[in-house]
Amino acid sequence: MAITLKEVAEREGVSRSAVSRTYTDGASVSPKTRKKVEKAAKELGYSPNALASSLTTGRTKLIGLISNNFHNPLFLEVFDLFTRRLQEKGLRPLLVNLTDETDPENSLRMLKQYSVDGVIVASSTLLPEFAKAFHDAKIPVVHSFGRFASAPDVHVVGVDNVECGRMAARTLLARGYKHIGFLGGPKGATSTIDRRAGFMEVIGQAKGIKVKVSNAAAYSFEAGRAAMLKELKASPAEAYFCGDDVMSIGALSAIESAGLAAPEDIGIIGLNDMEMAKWENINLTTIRQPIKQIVDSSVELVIAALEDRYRHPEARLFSCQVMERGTLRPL
Amino acid sequence: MAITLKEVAEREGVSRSAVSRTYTDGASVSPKTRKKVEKAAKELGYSPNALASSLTTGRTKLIGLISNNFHNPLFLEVFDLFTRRLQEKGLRPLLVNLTDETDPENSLRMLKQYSVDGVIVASSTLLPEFAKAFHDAKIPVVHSFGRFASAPDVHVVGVDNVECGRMAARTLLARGYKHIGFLGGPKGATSTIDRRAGFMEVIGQAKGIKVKVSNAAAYSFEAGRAAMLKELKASPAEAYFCGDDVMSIGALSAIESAGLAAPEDIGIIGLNDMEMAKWENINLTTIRQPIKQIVDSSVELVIAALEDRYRHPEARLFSCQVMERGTLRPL
DNA sequence: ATTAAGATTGCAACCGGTTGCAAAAATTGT
DNA sequence: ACAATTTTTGCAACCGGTTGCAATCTTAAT
Repeated sequence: MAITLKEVAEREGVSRSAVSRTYTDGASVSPKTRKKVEKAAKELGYSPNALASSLTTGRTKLIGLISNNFHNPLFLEVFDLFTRRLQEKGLRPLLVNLTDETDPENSLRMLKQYSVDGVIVASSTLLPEFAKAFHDAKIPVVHSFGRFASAPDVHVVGVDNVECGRMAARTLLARGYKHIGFLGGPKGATSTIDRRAGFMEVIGQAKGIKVKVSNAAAYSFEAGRAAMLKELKASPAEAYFCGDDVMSIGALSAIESAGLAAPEDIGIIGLNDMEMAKWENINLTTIRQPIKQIVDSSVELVIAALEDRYRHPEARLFSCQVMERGTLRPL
Repeated sequence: MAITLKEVAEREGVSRSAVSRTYTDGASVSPKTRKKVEKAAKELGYSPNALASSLTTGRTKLIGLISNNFHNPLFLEVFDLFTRRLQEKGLRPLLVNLTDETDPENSLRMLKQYSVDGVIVASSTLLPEFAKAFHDAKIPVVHSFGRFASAPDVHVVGVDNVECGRMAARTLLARGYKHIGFLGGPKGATSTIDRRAGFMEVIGQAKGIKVKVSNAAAYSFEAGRAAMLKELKASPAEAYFCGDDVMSIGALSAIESAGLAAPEDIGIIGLNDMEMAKWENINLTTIRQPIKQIVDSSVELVIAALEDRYRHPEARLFSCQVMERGTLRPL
């Protein structure tokens, strides 16, 4: 096996404590012994066992990163940001793939076994109850991209989906569209429900606007395409707010297949502003979620929750922004 | 903190060993005490601390999953497959993001500190030396999507990139293209070098074929687009083999911007067959890497390497396959 | 009932560290 | 040079488990 504390200690004739203290900051070691220890450690190739030390310190620096969004390209960006940020903060992400499973039971047990210091749930489709299970188990948890609640049960960081819905509606109205479509993601997803509520609220206040609402089966290309193909058969609206960017791209593909074009025949506005949205051949007008800020803030919040386990649940909201590109008629 | 062995033991008046053995398979416990222990554990909400047990067993069931491909949508699929497969096998992925870093030093130290049982390096651009560092540190390692070598230093699972290059060349020749382009990924990447070698080998054996070679700065949309725009300025070839699918999509976008079309004006064949390639508005002809098999095989191999640390380094190669779609003129 | 074999159990040492405490060493002040 | 402080050090117990071993308990066989 690997080199241990003891071997380093023996080699230099110091106590094990001396070696341990060399690697614990704030501990009292004379510069002289520290030097000796470091030399020996280098020669032997010693590095302290983080897991063993976690036994006594009660900290593993392990963070469970749970997601069920392994098919949405946005989440590759999200994982990239999370892993980097956590690394910068000296934390290690233990990744949990929740696809095909919405019950916290298993992941909870597993993450308990590995004594993670905290958990980040990165998902726009999981219910708040999921994150709550960790909270109830006294594991600090942050729900990232989760549903906004003014009195949240757990820490949540994300955008106000209701406001996103309003923003989308206002954007479409401002461009003079009179017949408007809400093409939502899966019916049960909290994000869909909230965006729809905001969207309908604004539309309801406008005069003489016709709305139609439908839902795609998933936040995916295929589902977006299928839903739009169906729309195109019945009398389609002039412009649609689509559940997210991937769905939007699916919808655009459907429009193109039908020999139509955006924004000339049908306008599309998406949501997320994932990298692909600005690809020149897609050039999707969309509502941008500030994912970097959401990620950074989530990490910051989970660290704060680590330090104060009784910190009161907090919701952090970031505002979104319309990214003007080429799939909506100009103002 | 959490409930421990001792508390369960005391509650039922049995020894700590009894409790421990209840959760160790193959250990000798009478059904009677097992029942008692399980009941008490349930009531107390006890679950064994995997990290503490790793101290004595020497196994953490932690697998370091290292990658620097956090911008290639293919790798979201790869991470999805890896996390699921590892979970199925009772292993936990500790994710390491290597972006902006090619030195194994840091990740090696960190993964040693967390006593990972093994490491999977998932990258088509890292050099074999990277994985070798883990091998040298006596940590079982598999380089997934790594460079093929007939006498590899470390376990490697992937495709034969030289053969992929040949396949691409043959495909283009079979379709009667006479002026052919190799639009590779970054010059230094082993995958680029190998594919180019195979490609040129086949082209070299054909008569009367004109070739031009260039490289994009990265396996990315922007780089692919930029490279193709440059091609279009000088006399472009009739068809290109692009470094990968993302680059291909970038190239297609460049072609479209120039008012041209694929396959009518310029043919494109990509590599990977990521999900997006079959989106109807992309419909990219490409060479498919069997990523599921590569992932499954990598996991299987890392497990085998765990069990026999002196297992001889092994290369596992999977064959690729041309996926006929719409960006190459028909046969 | 007696005994040998097998199954179950608890003790105690150990895994690789950390840490409170008291002793030892170094530093300061006079 | 001496006492009073402050720093540094090692001891030993502990973190939450595992495991070899010897003792005890069951079971089966005679």
